[in-house]
Amino acid sequence: MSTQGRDRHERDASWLFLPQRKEHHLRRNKEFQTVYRQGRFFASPDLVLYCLPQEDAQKSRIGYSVARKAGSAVTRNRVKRRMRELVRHHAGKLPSSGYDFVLLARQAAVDKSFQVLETTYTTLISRFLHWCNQARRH
RNA sequence: UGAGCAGAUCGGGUGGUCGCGACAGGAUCUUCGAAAGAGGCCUGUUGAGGAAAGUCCGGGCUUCGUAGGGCAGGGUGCUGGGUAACGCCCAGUGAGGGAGACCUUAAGGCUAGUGCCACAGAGAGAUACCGCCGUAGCCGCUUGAAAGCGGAUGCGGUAAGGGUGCAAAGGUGCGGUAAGAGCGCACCAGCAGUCAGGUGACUGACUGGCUCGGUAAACCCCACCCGAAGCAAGACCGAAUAGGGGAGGAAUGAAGCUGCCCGCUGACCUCCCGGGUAGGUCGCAUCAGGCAUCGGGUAACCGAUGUCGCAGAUAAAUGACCACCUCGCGAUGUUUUCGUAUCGUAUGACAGAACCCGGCUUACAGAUCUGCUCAGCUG
RNA sequence: UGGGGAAUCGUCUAAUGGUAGGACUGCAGACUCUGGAUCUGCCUGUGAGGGUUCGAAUCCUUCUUCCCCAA
Repeated sequence: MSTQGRDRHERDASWLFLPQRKEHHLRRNKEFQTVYRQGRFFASPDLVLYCLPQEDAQKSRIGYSVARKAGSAVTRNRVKRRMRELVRHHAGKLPSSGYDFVLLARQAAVDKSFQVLETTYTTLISRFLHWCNQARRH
């Protein structure tokens, strides 16, 4: 990478993958449905990570989902905020382009603390990266 | 000190690191752009509730409809007031509950009409089953005869007693009578009228004839109120694809209805127009606003003055981590107990704004304040 | 977010305010060498609280749960 490019990279934050920002969120119900239907998933008792490769996408996007059965509005919001915090903390581990993700919380995730969710999330991500490498080899 | 009643307030605090939404400003570094500007960047400010909930009422606002009135349908239902309005609030009245502070109350009209009151019971707008009493003839007993006693039957009186039932035609007592009955009297309850007080619901006094079941959260009657739908309302911009309208060319017109003529439909290309989907922008937060003081009012509330500016998302912004403090809770140690030490714990209640307000209802760990009642003890 | 509707045995459904009925299922018995079919009997219910009424599945009210529509 040239010095010019690095300057540009440092100053322009739009190049970075900041998944807490709005433009990296999945917004439309249709997009969620396509990810569920055509994507691959990695599951644990607490969380499920769906992913779908998008070849022409400049930025990866991620959506969060908590079922209505999981609890009241307060608990659902809390879980969603924790998931968003997880993604922000481990932003560098996900590819910054070419994928749509959906992170779905199961009912067991309601009672879990942030640290427990963090460990399960990291294992999910490592499994996802392992799958990526396998796919690239083929 | 204990038990309780009513009302009001709060719903952890301080600080730090990283991060999110909105608004304002800055710089002109960078991306897009012809520019204006937008995004990124930097700085600052600000960011959930008492119920934000349920969606049970009422209003604003928007679109549609509408001359006016009525019917239908729905709602409310003691009186007076408050309010933008309400099924809400305040004050009062009646009824019920509590020892009391106080609480509860859909509480107009069955004397406008209709319906219903199962089972039981003789009878549930009407009654005589068992009874009680009178009377008529008959039978039996007794007797010299009459009278008397008993029995069944017919006719009549009665609503005392029995029984049924949630409820049986005012209740209790005395008189009265063949037996009874408000038939008469006293008290009580109810009804009607007159007078007095009150704006009124109603209350009090007197008089009267003595009386006429319950049910309207049954139909209904009476009084008052109500147009419908909802911010995903509505307004504006508007891609792709398909389709619509117009003009011109093709055109001295392809093809079809049809063998011919008229007539009708009308292939392909270019330009223009409007509707409208995806999507986007606005609507979108300055208010029937909060707080303080003063004045009016018993109060709800109203008026005046001053002051404050207090969320605005749209897969939906408040989170993660750390330190300390305070109250509570739990565990452990010590102690007869009071207590005290250490550790853990804000996962330590209910719960997340979605167009905006006024109420109601429901959920809620814990803490605080004010007034009042009852009981016990002490002075 | 807004609007609309429903709740009756394990399931599907009836029931003017007056004993909650029927079908299927389940259990027991009879019949049969055994099973099925058939017959007989039994079990099991008004979503929760409060009110009106002599009496509520039903009327009124407050909650709970579920479903549908608008996208």
